[in-house]
Amino acid sequence: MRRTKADAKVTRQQILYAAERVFFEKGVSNASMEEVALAAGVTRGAIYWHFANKTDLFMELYKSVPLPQEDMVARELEMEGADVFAVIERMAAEWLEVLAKDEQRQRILSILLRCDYGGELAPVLQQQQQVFDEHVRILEMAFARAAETGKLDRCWTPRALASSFCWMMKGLCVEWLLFGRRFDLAAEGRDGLSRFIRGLRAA
Amino acid sequence: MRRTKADAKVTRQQILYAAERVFFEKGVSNASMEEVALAAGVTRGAIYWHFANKTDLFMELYKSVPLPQEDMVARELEMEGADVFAVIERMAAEWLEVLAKDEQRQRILSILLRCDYGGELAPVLQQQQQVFDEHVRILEMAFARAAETGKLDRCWTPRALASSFCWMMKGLCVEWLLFGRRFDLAAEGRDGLSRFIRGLRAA
DNA sequence: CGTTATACAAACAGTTCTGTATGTTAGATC
DNA sequence: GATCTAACATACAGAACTGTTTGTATAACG
Repeated sequence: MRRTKADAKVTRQQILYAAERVFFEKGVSNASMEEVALAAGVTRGAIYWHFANKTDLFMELYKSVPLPQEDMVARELEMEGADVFAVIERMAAEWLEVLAKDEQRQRILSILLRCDYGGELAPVLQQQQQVFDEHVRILEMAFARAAETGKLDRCWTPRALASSFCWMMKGLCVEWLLFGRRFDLAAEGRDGLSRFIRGLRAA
Repeated sequence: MRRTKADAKVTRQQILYAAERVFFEKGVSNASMEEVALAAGVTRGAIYWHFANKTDLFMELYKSVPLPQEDMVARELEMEGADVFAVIERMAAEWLEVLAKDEQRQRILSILLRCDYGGELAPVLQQQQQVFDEHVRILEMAFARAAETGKLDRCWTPRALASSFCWMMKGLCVEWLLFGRRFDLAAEGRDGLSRFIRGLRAA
């Protein structure tokens, strides 16, 4: 029954994919290794060969998927010259569209939101916080640039605006992910953000 | 060892309070009845006497605590005559202050956010959705009234604004509850909301 | 081409948790 | 004040899950 190395890689991937679905459906702590194995078409032996335990499996799953980090941060440099508000609006809208289409991201983010980070999963939570703070920081810098050139409405400070913007994005995504995706994330989200940003420009 | 009826009520309350703390610390599905019993200073027998099982215990815990529903909805009628924006801002700020001070609410809401609603807990999730929708609906009506009297900035529609406002509130609370309460909810939240609402008024 | 280590499957051992059944004591009832 | 029953504690049975160990066929390698 010995498989080739390529086969093993495939098996590993199948396990990760199965874990993603099972964790999403039942929650991390409610899912058993047996269920993951069944969904992957292997036995628990295969899982324990590739991963140390459930926590390790979860961590590898977490690492194996591109999260909002890179996408958003990578575009930071882009917004040097152009209209800050337009760039941010486009970035946010793009992110929403990507999320709305990519079911894998939806599952991963749902899992990340619902799992309880007590003990061993603490570093994941910490990293999530770090990413969020980074987003706020980048947005604050961008809004500060807009404020310097007098393009930001005076009732907003860059810091408060960056926080509020991220809160709105987070609330939007949480509502959509955690509570049944009952609306069109891309369309309604883009609409709300667009109106919000329109009000930020100095009169 | 037979206790009086009053004693039994006390025991029941102790169990609920212990469940609240244990569920908050370890997550609902990760907490065992033994741990709850230990925290309550009783044995599992006492818990199974008062509650059918863990799901039932959770449901009773959920029912035993006043949630944002009543607080906010109760004030719906209040905002008939006055300045809609001021009323909403005050309501939101009050809610944030209440939440920031009431550790019990913080724990309950954290538990509610992190538990996985697969299967038996589905009705709770459904009710949460219902409450959220109700809030959106009330806000939409209020904003519609403001729009009719020409007090709402034209770039907003009542529906979009109500949704966006609730998203921001939800994102704010989720960020604070789920990710370590690293900032002053009442102060920073009030500040952000205040600035946001300031931008809603027609120029 | 023989040996070895790999990639699993299958069986096993141990723990933990749940739910229930039984025991026990003292308040409630008459 | 004898009886009954509420309000638990204790003991038990069984399921579920985890981690490990053992078995094994075969790819990899010299």
